[in-house]
Amino acid sequence: MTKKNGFDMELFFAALADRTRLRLINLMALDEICVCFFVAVIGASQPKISRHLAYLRKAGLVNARRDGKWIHYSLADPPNEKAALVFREVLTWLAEEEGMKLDRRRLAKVCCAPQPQLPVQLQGAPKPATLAAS
Amino acid sequence: MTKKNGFDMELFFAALADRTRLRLINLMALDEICVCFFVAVIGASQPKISRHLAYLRKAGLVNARRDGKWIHYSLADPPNEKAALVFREVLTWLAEEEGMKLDRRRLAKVCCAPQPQLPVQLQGAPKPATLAAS
DNA sequence: TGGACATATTCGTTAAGGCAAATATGATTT
DNA sequence: AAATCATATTTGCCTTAACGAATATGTCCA
Repeated sequence: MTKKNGFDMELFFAALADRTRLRLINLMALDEICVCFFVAVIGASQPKISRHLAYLRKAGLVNARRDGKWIHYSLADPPNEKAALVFREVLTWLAEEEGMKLDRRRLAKVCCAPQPQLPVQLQGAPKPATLAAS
Repeated sequence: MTKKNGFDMELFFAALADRTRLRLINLMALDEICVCFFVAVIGASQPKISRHLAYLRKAGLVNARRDGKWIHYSLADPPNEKAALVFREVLTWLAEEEGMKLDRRRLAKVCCAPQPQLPVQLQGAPKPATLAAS
């Protein structure tokens, strides 16, 4: 996560150089998100999601917060001021990309559906605060 | 360089995820630069520099211009507006990093030295316009 | 035309990182 | 304590991309 002087730029950009990780970052842009929602929205295996979250942790781009059985991930601001600037630009970039918008809609859909209609693995899962309709 | 829709974000960030390539980008920030100066300033082998320049070309981040025996590289603006914004932020980030400042000083030194003091391989090489003191 | 020079590409090897499948950990529930 | 659930890590395989060394290409000059 860090290097001799201050900040590992290469690791920072490497963390951004993967579609799955960009999708994860995009989904966290507005709120912290529970891992099970990443799995549901992105449609990849749980270990795959977990591995990519581990990479983002290593790069210092996300924080993890345990909440009982669940773990919520949120974006961290990079400790380097310029990195934080770039990171914010990247977020607005993602926000306008079509595939990313689709992911956000999928997340909203899954979060606003009434409990009984949710896939079994998501019933009882803690929804992101900004989307917790039911 | 491109993808189905418009722009390959992963390739863009992968191109930035390497120290040598960041150093090349930094050296081109102010002016187009001839390959031989990259080799002299960075101190890596010519094939290594050439390989990394090829990667930057593939990612659409640089243009190459032939000039007799020499080839000058310059930064391209990415065709995607948001990518261009991020790219400019990255350039200002590089400009304040210590290692990158050192490279710029090395470039200036090599360009301002009188011809006879230059290493043999650089005598006669076309200097970047903004630094062409002699 | 035949060097000599600047740059690019190829080859063989090695390390990093992607994936799926299997397994481990940590927390909750019964 | 055992079963269950959410998440993380390990393993083995494959691809990408790093490197140095060698070689190819393209341009100029004699």
